[in-house]
Amino acid sequence: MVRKRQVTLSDIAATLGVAPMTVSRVVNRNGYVSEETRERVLHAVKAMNYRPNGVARNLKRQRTETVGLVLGDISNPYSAELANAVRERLWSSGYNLFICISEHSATEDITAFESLVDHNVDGIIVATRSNEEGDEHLRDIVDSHMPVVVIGRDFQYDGVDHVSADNLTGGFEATQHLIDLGHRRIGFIGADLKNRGSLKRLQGYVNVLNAHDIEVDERLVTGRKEAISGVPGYSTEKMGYEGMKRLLSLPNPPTAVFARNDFTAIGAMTAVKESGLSIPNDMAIVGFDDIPMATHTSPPLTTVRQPMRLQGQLAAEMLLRRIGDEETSKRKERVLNCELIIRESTVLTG
Amino acid sequence: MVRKRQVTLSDIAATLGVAPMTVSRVVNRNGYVSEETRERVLHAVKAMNYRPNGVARNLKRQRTETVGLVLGDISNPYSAELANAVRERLWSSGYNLFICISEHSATEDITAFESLVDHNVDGIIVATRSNEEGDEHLRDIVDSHMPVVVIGRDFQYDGVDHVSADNLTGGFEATQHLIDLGHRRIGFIGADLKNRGSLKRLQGYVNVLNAHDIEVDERLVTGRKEAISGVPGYSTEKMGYEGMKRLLSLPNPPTAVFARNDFTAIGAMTAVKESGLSIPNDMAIVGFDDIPMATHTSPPLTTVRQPMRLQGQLAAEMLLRRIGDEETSKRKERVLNCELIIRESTVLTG
DNA sequence: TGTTAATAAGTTAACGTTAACTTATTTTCA
DNA sequence: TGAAAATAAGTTAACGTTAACTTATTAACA
Repeated sequence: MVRKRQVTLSDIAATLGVAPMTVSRVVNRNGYVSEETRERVLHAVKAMNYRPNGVARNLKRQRTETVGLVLGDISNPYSAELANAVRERLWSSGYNLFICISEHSATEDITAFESLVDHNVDGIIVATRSNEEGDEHLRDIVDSHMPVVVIGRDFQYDGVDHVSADNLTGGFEATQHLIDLGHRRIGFIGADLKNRGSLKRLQGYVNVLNAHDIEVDERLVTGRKEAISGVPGYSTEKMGYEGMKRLLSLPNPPTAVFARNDFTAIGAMTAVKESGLSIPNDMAIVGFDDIPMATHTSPPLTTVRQPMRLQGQLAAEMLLRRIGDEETSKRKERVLNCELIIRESTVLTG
Repeated sequence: MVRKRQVTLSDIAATLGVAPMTVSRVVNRNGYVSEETRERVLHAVKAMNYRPNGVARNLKRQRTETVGLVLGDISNPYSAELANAVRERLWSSGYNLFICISEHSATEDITAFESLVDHNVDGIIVATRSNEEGDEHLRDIVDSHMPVVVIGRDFQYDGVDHVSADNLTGGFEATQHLIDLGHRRIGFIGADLKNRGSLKRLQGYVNVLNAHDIEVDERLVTGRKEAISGVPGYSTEKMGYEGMKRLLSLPNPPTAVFARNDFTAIGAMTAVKESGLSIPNDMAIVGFDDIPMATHTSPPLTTVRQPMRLQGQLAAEMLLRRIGDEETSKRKERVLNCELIIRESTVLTG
């Protein structure tokens, strides 16, 4: 059996001997149609299994009531939270959300942008990490009058709003907490010093050490050996594990570690436990994000909570405003506070 | 500043004094264009910031090279794994993936279907739980010649392929494992007995008890008190926590529990620990899914691993075949084996 | 009872692109 | 050298829908 052609408005119209416009009016519930005609049309719609072709409709209407969200690292629970917050906010304004994943490379980033633009979404929220090629394409997209908002992406461009957690202060507080506990040799796992520009959490770490006149020891800052092409510092549990192994093998290992995120911290914990050391006595560990798993590790993980829901909501709102406005207003930026959550991976309680 | 109209092929053509078709040929790299014209066009495309309107192109071409995936419960790590597997398989065939989330209700399910259909995706993969209204819409969509594949959704309809884990056997093995350990009073958390038809894991539990002539005690099977409208048995950590509280308050509580998924199991563990009992000595717990967190709980969680990646890959392949084929072949079904992963929430090792 | 307003349609053209066809020019080589 | 083939365009019509306009009929009411 050959796949049948899609049933169109005109097919229905032809069958009933009415104008396509009449059918359109019934389907869209606007304009005047007699009760009798309406029913004949609805009947035919059902019988012939007609469904409106959204592409054609969108082409005519010049809007789709759909927004795209580009997510990296969908496995990270906070991505899920973000996506849900965005979706809920959009939903309440009658917009749909399409999510694209771009987990590994700039190429994927770009493909995601392109396919969203291709489908004429009304706006795009980008929540992947910066990369040069991706940024370039993003600028092109913005220039072609597509409303864009970025979350936590280091991307500055006129007309593109920006939401992020205050990673700098977050990193500062995490490290300060370790110093308050008396630690002086503090490691960082998850990025190299040279990337501190793009990774604010690392910059926060550096700032604290500087503020306390502690020398930043390059050997204590460990990223992954081979960077994945195009995306700086893609992070996993394995990275944390390997990073900690490396730190522990130093002649003079740190007594505390700040990991770029909770997965990395959890990987690091595994390495510490394997080496027979105790947390937090021999090694204190701080993560970042406060994923659900952080409360279930043993010991539970001290971490910095970032307000993912709020970031999602704000981003959605900013985007909706840009979509609605005929105005192309100036770039807005919102940086949200983080909160240090102290658990037993740094201090024993009770 | 008023938002500018999108730049079109014809704008470029008009500027250069050529036919729109010539521009189209340059942009799509097909047909004959002189080197000189090509360069003039490319230059103008760049200068005027032209991007092709995918909607219009799709309308003409009658395909979008995009597939939709409807996911429930995106917070569950296995959803992420599934989505990634689907995406990778599609990517290698040149297809893009749009993900829609439908977390709470049949209405969301339906909206997701509609918006994907509206955007003329070439096919849809559905990985949400069954519900009557959603199924009805799904049938309509299938009838309108949209290729559809379902993952783990109890939906039987001609021409709709189906992939799932063998939840029945999985539930069987999980419960059998507890019986092998000597347990006779075994609870189930996450659904009510009356829903066992749609929840194969629960049916597996019932089957084992029957096979061992153990009476199925209705009080030991506990779902959530108020079901969320439209979606049977939406599951969370909280549900596991509350379920376990309820079981522990029984005059004769169970000595082991099989939870419908790992989150539920983890919630249940929290309740057990709070009441001062020990796992697995006073209470053995088995989950389902083998999410990453399962290895990090204390004690690590015994669970049933389902092959999410494989399910995603297969679903994508089945869908691609349906998209490619002009044939509308018969419904195919693949049920994949699960694997019991024994950890210390049921047996102390070493 | 005539004039205005509401109702129930139909007609036309366009959204931006491209498949299919046509025309004109240049190249190839028997 | 001339007929066929290749190249470089232009023209037309459609993909399926709907905004905007027009026409005809019916209802309302001063």
